Amino acid sequence: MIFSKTLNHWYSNNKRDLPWRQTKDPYRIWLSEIILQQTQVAQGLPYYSKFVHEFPSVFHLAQAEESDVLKLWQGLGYYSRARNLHTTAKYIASELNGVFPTIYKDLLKLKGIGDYTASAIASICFNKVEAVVDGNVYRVLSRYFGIDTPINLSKGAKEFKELAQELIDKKNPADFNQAIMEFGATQCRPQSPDCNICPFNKGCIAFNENKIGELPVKIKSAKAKKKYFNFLVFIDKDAKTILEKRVGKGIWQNLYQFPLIETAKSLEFEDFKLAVKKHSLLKEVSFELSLYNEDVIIHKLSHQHLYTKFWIVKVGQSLPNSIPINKIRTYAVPILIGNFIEHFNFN
DNA sequence: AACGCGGGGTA
DNA sequence: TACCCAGCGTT
Repeated sequence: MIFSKTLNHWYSNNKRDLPWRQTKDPYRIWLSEIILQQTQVAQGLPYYSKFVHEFPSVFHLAQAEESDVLKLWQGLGYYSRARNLHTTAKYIASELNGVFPTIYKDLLKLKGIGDYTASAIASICFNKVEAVVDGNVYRVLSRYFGIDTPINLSKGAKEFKELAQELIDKKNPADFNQAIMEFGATQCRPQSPDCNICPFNKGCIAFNENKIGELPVKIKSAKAKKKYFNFLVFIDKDAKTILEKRVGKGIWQNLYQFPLIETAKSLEFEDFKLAVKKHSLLKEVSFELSLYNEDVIIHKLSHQHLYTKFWIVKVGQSLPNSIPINKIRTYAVPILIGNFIEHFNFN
């Protein structure tokens, strides 16, 4: 009780003015929650505005093409969020007449909605007593109560979920959930939290035992693997190029890229030229090869480091299925490709 | 239970 | 560098 009272007081004095705090419309809350998964508010904010403007209701989103949803999502990462968002919008529009489920159990069935998001929507929109546990909540609770159970093992997930469910303000679950996340985001930060002016510092075990830097405990994930990407930027005699859609498993599903040759290690010009000659598009075709970036571009994902070279391939004839260069900006591409398109002078 | 999945920010 | 972010789906 005292915990939620202190928290509530802090929240009323410190909450940021964010657009999704001005509505209880489940469509907008859902949209904001998907965007904010593993994404900081500052990064997600412009995307939320774009989506609300482009798709004001779940019906607008349901009627869109997936390619348009991905294009709007471009640059935000974790693109399965966008694909699942679209899938669920279509389901809600056509099967549920546009009406969102109001309880945790039913929300959880929707694609892209897991434990956290189901709890967030149920509590914020429908005042259900469902505690959220996100990265902020793990940090706040582990520090205040001095809990060193690893947060990314199922034991920790269970333990913190139960604790949050005990602490939640049963009279105002919506504000409690948002307050504890806001507190973790702006005050009880991962590094250099404001402990000196913290309303919880008297009772905070981590603060009083000097364990702020040790909590929460998290099992380290495996190191990122190195991959060697070579993109073929074709330019044919009609000033057209080739983009391919990424299909199947792996990163950037359903986004577009220049034809890719992945190699086991970084290849120099002559070795790569030999490899390129075998490419299906270049059999019996004369071409002029040049390397765009002298220094390899290292694009870092959380689980892969992509050592990337862009090779310019000029071809004296017309290529099949090629697209005008002035159209490539309409395709959804990974930011690695988008940055290249922005900087390369195609003329 | 473990792993794959983006891109940007902070210290 | 290393870590983190209003996590989820697949295996």
